[in-house]
Amino acid sequence: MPKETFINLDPQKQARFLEVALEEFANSDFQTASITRIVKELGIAKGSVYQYFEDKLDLWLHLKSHCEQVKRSYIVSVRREDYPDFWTYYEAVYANGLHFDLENPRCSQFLYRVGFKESSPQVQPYLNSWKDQGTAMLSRWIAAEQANGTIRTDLPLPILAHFMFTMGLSVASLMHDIYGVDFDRNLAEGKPLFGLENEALQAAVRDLIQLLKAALKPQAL
Amino acid sequence: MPKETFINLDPQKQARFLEVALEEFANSDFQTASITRIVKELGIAKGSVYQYFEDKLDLWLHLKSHCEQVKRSYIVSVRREDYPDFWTYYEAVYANGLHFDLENPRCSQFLYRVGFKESSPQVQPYLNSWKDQGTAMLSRWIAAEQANGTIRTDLPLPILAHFMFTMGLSVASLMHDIYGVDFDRNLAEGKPLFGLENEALQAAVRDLIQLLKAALKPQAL
Amino acid sequence: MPKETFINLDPQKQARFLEVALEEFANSDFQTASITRIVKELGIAKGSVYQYFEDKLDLWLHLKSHCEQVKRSYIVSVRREDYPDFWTYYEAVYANGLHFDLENPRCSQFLYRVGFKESSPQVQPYLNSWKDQGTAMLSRWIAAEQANGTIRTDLPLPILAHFMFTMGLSVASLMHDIYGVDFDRNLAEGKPLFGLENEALQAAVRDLIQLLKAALKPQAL
Amino acid sequence: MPKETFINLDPQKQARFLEVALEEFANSDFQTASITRIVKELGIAKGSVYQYFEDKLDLWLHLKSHCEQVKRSYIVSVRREDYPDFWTYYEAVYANGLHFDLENPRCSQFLYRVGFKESSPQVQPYLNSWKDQGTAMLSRWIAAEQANGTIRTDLPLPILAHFMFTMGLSVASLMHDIYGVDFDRNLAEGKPLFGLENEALQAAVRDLIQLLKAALKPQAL
DNA sequence: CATGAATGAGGCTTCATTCAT
DNA sequence: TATGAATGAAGCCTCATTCAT
Repeated sequence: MPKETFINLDPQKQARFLEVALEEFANSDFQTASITRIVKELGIAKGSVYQYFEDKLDLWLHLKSHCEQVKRSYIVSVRREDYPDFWTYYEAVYANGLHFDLENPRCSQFLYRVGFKESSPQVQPYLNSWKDQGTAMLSRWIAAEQANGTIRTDLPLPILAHFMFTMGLSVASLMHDIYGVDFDRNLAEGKPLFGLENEALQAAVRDLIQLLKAALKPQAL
Repeated sequence: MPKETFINLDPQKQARFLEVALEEFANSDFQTASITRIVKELGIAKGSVYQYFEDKLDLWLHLKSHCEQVKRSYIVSVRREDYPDFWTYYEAVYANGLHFDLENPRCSQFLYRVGFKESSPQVQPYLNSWKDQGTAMLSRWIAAEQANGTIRTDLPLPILAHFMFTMGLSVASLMHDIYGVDFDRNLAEGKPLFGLENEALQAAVRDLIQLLKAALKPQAL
Repeated sequence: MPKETFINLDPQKQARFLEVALEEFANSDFQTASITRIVKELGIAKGSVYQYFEDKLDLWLHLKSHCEQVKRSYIVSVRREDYPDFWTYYEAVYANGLHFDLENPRCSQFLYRVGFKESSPQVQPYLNSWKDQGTAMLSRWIAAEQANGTIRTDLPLPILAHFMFTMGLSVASLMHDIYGVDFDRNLAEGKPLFGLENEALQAAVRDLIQLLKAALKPQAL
Repeated sequence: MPKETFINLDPQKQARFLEVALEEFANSDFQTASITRIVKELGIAKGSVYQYFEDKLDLWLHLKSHCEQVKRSYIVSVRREDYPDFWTYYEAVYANGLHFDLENPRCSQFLYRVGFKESSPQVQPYLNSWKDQGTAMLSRWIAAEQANGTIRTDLPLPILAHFMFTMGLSVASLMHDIYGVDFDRNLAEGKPLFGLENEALQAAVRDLIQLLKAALKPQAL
């Protein structure tokens, strides 16, 4: 938890701090991420970081909960009952996830790292919850749809959930690899992330959904 | 590139060196991996490392090419022409990949890290080639199958390739997460990695192939 | 010297400040004692300390003179002329010293530290005066008693003074080590430091006086 | 425990290291003592210290056991059975203690600090054993003499032991305060610590023993 | 070839002190 | 008068790398 000093901080400074810290922790291991680099980039004294946070781990934990909250704000805005069927709903979830990724590339990158790339022992106790939660939630969704007869039941549920989770995660890297979306540059060049690419993104999402749908729908004998 | 000193080394020592070094670099960032820990574990002098390799990066590069070669040896052993159709072929490729993962958990873990988790600036120039190669190869396969009419053509090729690549990669983590295969423990307890689990593994591979197949086959209108 | 700001401070705040600061400096080296901990404990702003005192050294000096004054107030209350002979007088001095130690454990601890345990270069110039004063005063007493024929003259005066001073100082640690008096706990549990232990303390003082007396009285041939 | 690196070190370097480290830890709290100052004084790299010792605490522990061993070597050289009576024996013990103090002023100062002045929490678990051992040993001696009728029995044994221990400890400070023995200067100016002062020291020891003897002998009614 | 002591840059963290509000 | 954010020096410790033996 940040100290009061950070909470009371001028919002602009606070935001700038988070931005730079997030960049550092998004690009590096917990171990490798460097407070020194952060303060150098910010042009502040090293001591200041410790006015704001207990220690490096405290900072990391705050970044984590910050990003999770941002992501949550995206997720909760999509509600199952607003969609006629599961797949249109799920398409919206994907698209929303993409919005999150594109509008908060650092957050996205950081969370991905937390979920999959992090191996520093210091943060071990705080990992994984995200991945587990994700597959748990998907399992519930899938089970519900199986009850409706819209998802196949001839394969183990965990495999289906794993499958969907993996594909969902890969969307951002898909964008990056295939469509060459350069999150950073977009962000740096002034924010209107959507525009040119939007169409392509929507199309890509639709395409992936097509794949998922085909994979998961009840199979004819 | 290793120095001659390493090449000329007693093969047993050489193997032990690689084993320990691999373990270290499989478990940690390039930055975080520690030469100190390696020599401590090996019980050799620190200077020896620098008799064998130029520096940390040189060691890393050797590990990378070593693991890639090991992996390649698995892959090339499966030949398209030995299988009646693409999917049985691909199932064999998967299974082979799993064999590689299970018999060389450190290699597998290291390559996974190199491909997805590594972000230390020192190795930045050497990343990614693997991922690119993988999708390129898959693209070629898929295109061939599309020509045969066994894979759908209504979605962009890169998306299909990405899809397959991602799913292929996730097999190991699937094993780990769902079937609770504990590579490390298996390894520690004396190597017969296959046995009890084998059935389950084969089943999981078959299940994933089912998913892929359903997703990728030409869709009826 | 405290600044006016401290002098003008609400007496209650002032007392609380001294109490906490004393606790810190009683438990630690000058160097190790931490202004940060003091303000944290007090719940005041760090800047306040520098409104009250020039710097850490200034605070330390004030604590020192404060404790010395408290101690002096105990000492001067025992007057030679109120006692029939030197040893009953000295017993009263001892007992008074013990009262001081027990009623002002922090002061006592701090002064002991200042006199014997402190070695931070910053305070070096201000040390020792207390010890010197003590032995000087004792030397005067002893000389007077020697004139009366009640203290031996066959040993050098400085040795006798040193002997008495050392023994006097050790009373508190004797209490602590042998009688297990836990100053801090007594203090924490509500102050009635005297009571059960009082008898034992008086006895211990009497015993030590017996030793001193036997040691110092003129020796028969 | 020092690492092998230190044990294998050139004896001259090793000695010089111990000398400087001991000086630092003799003059300061564990907390306050500075590795930085040590390496600056030695003109070696900071990292070297950590080639020799695990950490600051490890270094401190080695210094402690080193000094204790040095001191032990002095103590065991005086054997009770070589002396006709307790007091001549004890005089020899004192004198020997003084020899130790004078020939190893740093050791002596360090041990004194460890026994009485140290309050850093890091070393708390390792303190006190010395003081306790000392009084325990004295208690045994005293009890034996009481059985012989040479030491008074009208006062509690712990008080007698405490008394002797305290006086024994004070010998060095007595030398310093009263005879102005400047350990450091003697040491710096070329080692023959004994010579001029020797007579005075012997006399002082004899005087103190006189005091102890008078204090402790069975008292006439 | 192997050794292992030496190096010094760099990392995290603490702390007294300053100063604008 | 009080506040508390900002500072930067200094402390401990780790690590890759060098080099004389």
